[in-house]
Amino acid sequence: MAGISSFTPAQIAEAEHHLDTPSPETDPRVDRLVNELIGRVADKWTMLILEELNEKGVMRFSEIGRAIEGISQKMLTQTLRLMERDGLVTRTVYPVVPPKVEYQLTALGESLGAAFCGVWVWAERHLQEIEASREAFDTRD
Amino acid sequence: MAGISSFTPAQIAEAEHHLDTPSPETDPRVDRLVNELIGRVADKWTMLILEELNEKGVMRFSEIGRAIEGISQKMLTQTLRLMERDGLVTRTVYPVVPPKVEYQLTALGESLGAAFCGVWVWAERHLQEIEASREAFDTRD
DNA sequence: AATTATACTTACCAAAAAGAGAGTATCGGC
DNA sequence: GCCGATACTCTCTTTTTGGTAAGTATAATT
Repeated sequence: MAGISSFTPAQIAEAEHHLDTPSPETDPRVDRLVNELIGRVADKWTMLILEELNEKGVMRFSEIGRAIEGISQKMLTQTLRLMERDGLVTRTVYPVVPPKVEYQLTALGESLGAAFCGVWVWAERHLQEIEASREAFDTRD
Repeated sequence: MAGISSFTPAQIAEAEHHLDTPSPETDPRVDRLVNELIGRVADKWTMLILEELNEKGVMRFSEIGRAIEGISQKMLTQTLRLMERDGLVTRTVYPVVPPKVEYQLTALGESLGAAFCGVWVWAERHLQEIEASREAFDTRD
C-alpha cells in the first residue's frame, strides 16, 4: 500500500471539480442515504482494497489477500462482494481449474478513491497535531 | 443537517489546496496511523456532529442531542469526548446549575469537514448510480 | 493415490459496539 | 420538600462484527 500517491492528477482533478460545485442538499432522505453510503464505503478493508487495486490495476483474489496484511479470507470475500454490488469493482471469473478470478476498479471505484484522497491527505497532514492533542488530553488533570 | 452546503468556499479551498500537493507517502507506520485515524473519524456520529457544529457554530450538549435524530446520550458523550481528544472540538464548561457545556469546532475540525466534503459530494453525486448497481446485483441470476 | 492450488462458503465463537434505562449532583421555582 | 432542568456516568443486555477452522470442487502434479 502506498498512501495517496497512487491516484493520478486526473483523478484528483475530478475530486476538485466536485468540490467546486457544492449543491444545497437538505432532503433528509438523501442525507440519510448519503450517510449510510459513506459509512459503508469508509471502512478499513474497503479503503485498503481500493488503494491496492488503484495501484496495481487488475488483481486476483489471493493476490489481494497477500498484498493486504491481516485480512482474513472471509473479510476479503465479503468486502469485495459489497464493492462489486456497489459498482466499485468488476469481478471476472475464468472457468478454469484451479479457479481464477480477477478484480478491477470501475470508473466509479476510481472516483471514490479520488474523493477519499482529500481525507487521506488531511489525516496525513494533521497526524502530528492530532497525536499531540491526544497526548495533551490523556496526560492532563 | 444540511449536506455539503454548510462548508464555506474558504474551507473548500483549503481542501483543494491539500489535493494539489499529494506527498509520496510509503512509510508503513504512517500509513497504519493514517488508516486508524480515518477509521476513527469517518464514523456516522462524528460526521453528523461535525456537520451540525459547522452549521450552527456553538452548541450545547442537549442541543446537539436534539438536532441529531437517533443519537443516544451515551454515543453523544462518547463521540464528543473522542472529538475533543483528537482536537476537533473545544469543550467549555460553565460552572452553573443546572450545568451548561458548550461545544465548538476547532480549525482542525473545520478542515476535516472540508476534507470530507469531497466524499460527501461523491456520495451524493453517485447515489443513483450505486442504487442502480445494487438493484442489478441483487436481482440478477 | 495423495498433494497442491485457487476461490470460495459455512458454522461456530469471541469480542466489540451500541442501545436502554437508571442513578447523580445541584439549584431555582412552586 | 418535591419537581424539573442539564450533563453527564454506570450497568446490563442485545446486536453487530470479525476471526478461526473446516469443507468443496477439480485438474494437474508427484
